Amino acid sequence: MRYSHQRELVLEAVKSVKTHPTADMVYDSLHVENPHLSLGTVYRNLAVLAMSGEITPIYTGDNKVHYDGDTEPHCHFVCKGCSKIIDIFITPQIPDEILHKEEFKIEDEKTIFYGRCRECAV
Amino acid sequence: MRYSHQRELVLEAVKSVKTHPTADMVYDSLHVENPHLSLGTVYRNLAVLAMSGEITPIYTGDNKVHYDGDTEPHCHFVCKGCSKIIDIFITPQIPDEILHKEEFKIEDEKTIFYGRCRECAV
DNA sequence: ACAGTAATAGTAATCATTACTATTTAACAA
DNA sequence: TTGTTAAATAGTAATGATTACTATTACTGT
Repeated sequence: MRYSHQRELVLEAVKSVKTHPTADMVYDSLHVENPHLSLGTVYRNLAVLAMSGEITPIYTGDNKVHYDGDTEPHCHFVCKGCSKIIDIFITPQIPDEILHKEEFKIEDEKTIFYGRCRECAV
Repeated sequence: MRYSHQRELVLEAVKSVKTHPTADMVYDSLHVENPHLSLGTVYRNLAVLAMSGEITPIYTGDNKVHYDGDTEPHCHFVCKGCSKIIDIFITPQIPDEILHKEEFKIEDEKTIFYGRCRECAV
């Protein structure tokens, strides 16, 4: 993988915020200062960075892929009201009988909690 | 919510399999016997059934919503090789300090494990 | 500086999903 | 049983996120 200025921009854009942005949000945040940056470049670099483990994709169910710049294993909370994503720094324990199953080998784990944040409480 | 034959077909199609099908897969499985069934109807009913809690959506990251006819709380394993989804009947324990946070109230939880199944082992 | 090739910009295409509208049909009452 | 009403459907068009394509640009090693 060769260095590119655009990839550095994308990586920094994801790492510098706690908002778990989508490709579109990353593009918007960078486009003002970098008018020639292409949306396709943002998509490709997010995919490349996720593949290399520098950022983590989050699939909340809103039909858009969000990215987390914090690669420490942790969970997420998604508000059903405002769709805000909040980090939850716990790592669920996986029972040994699951980890050592013959049927499959677990390499990774994603947990998402759904509910309502304080502002959106019913 | 009013009864409809199409909704019953869709519900039965999801409940009768362990494959966690997408809208497209449900449509394909029903279309032969029900040539007038519309894809939009399948989408709408899957959404309605998910909303009413009769089926559960799964967001694996493959850009398609899968559905699970088993609504008992459990986790899923997704194979990075063949994309197969396997049920894992465990329910991760959520620590009390997370459940009783002021910041948000958790109502639901989804855990997905990623790895390789026996057939796709490297 | 030069060559080779990966990466980009800009645009077009794809694919899952949603929206729209005329028609059908479940459900309820006369 | 028939009529009424509104919810649901079929079929098609539109949307929106993402990917593909191609000529051009720009890293990186010589």
